[in-house]
Amino acid sequence: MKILYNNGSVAECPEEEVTHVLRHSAAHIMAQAIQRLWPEADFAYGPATERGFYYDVDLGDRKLTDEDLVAIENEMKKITKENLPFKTFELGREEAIDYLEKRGAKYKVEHIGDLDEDARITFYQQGDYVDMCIGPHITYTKALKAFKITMQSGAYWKNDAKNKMLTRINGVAFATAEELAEYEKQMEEAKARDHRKIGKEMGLFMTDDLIGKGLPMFLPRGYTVWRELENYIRDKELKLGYQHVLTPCVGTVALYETSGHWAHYKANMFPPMEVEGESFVLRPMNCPHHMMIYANKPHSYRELPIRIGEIAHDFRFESSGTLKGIERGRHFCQNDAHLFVTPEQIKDEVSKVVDLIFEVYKDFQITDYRCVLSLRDPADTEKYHPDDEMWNTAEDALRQVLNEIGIEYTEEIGEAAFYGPKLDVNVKPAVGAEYTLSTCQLDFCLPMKFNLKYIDKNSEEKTPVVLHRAILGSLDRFMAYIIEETKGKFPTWLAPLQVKVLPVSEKTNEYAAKVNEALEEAGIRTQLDDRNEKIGYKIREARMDRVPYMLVVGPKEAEEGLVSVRSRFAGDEGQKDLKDFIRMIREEIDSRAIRETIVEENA
RNA sequence: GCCGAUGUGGCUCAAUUGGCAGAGCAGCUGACUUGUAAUCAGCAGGUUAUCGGUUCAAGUCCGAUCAUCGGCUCCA
Repeated sequence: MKILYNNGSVAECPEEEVTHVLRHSAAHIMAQAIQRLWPEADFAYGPATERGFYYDVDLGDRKLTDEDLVAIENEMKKITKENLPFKTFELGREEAIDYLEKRGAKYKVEHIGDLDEDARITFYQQGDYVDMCIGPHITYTKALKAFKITMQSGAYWKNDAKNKMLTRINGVAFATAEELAEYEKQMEEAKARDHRKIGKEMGLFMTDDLIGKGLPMFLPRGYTVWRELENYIRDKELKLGYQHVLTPCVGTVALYETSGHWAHYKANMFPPMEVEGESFVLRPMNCPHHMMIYANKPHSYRELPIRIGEIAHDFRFESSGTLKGIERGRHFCQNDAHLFVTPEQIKDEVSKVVDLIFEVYKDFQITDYRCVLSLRDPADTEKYHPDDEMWNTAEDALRQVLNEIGIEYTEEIGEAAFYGPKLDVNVKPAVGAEYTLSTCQLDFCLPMKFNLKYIDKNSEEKTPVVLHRAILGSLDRFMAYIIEETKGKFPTWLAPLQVKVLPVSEKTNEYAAKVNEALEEAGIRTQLDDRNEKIGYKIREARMDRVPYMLVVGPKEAEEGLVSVRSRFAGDEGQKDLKDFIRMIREEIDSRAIRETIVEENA
């Protein structure tokens, strides 16, 4: 494919750039279509994205309907058929501003103001549509073959909520029709994996208008998974020297004024409750509680590090538009801990936290993640505690530790917490934007605000450093992630129901009940399906329930104390002695083994 | 919070231009006694999210509210 650079030269497009150029050109062609349909449209930014492109457009008071999106797509098809050539030209800064002002392109003019003084200002034109752009682009509109308008939404000019909201029109584009079809298939599959859908199908959690938005409730099966996760991580932490505590979900406003959270996050907290002259809030996080536990008694350097952990319920008044199943609600449960350490212990403790994160990821076979060193934005003095020295010390310390441990990460400015830099481990859900699963934060700030101390070797008072860390992040969010990764086919140790006992007919109900009882006694989550149904029907239902093991029992098995094992992992595993099966599944559960699902179900 | 879309039995979905709210699955009852993905028959289940309006007549049109979904902003 030939492409046109902004110096007017035409060259073969490098293989790896093809889709990007196509997508970017698709944005221009879409803008042209929009301009034909609504000449008053004023265009802001229109970049290529990971899967396609969008354009932010100011359409005045016009609202687009789904039919309008179809009209845009049809107009685009027309433009590609017309096979218009792309041309490029360059103007001087003043000339360019003048040119754009005459065309009423106020966003483009503002954009020029943001460019460097000596920046070249180039334009691309196809047919009657002209756009300020650095290119490169395709040479003829016909080169765009596989695309689709997918949706519209609102988006703020320059991504700033203080600015006007524009209409963002999104599309996808690929080099070939096959890739587009493949993409559409993937989207279907992603939707089928959505934790909200599976949660409903499997009866894991529910919501209700009367309970309130953003407040999901875990049903017996969902809470079983939850309990396993909670036990898993708590037991692991206890072995690593963490001390677990239980603290209340309500605290005084004064507590959060002390920590600084009140100043920063007041708007995202449930409003205060005034009682008997005191103000209380539902707690949005439990760092201050753990600070107070540390402050409860004096500490010697010999005690450090002190690791306070809690499976802590928190409440945040998240904007209604951001709520998403159990991934982001207004109540959630953090796998939280605060490690109080001496400066010398920072490296060792961060390193241990990182080890724990990756050990856990190994247990859950989580491999698709991205590490970010989140730093402050020094220009943002409103958000960040204004102490350059403290920030430099903390950021350097964390960066140094990460380098020494040798993990791969990218640095992102302006992503730090207000009190310190973080290592975030981010993952992508089936549907929607990336989020943070695990975090480890280095904090020199809160210990000072709470005036925390320890006595060092020389009998001098020192301020400890605090590591905030969450491994499973929030249990809710982690569960959402695991649901989507496994499509609800949890490893046996996590499965809400591990075994279903299926008598072939009512004649073997009695033996089946004995089998079921034996399993229960072995601590296995089992259910007897002694309904008056055919075996095929029971199997179908058990599979749709995503139960790892089915034990089919009929007269043959009853006679010899056997069970016919059918699993999600290997299909028919044949007849086994009941005792052998119990031993085998117990071992699988106790070792938290992950057997690979090879039998596909839920057509 | 902002922009847009959506809301019909427990679940998945129907219902021409406004004209008697229906089906499958699940549930209940009965028959069948079952060997690895749906046995047959019958019964029951609804103030179409809520409130208001237009109309002889509203699931359908209009308004408000609530919730959900896709984005934007935010995410200690």
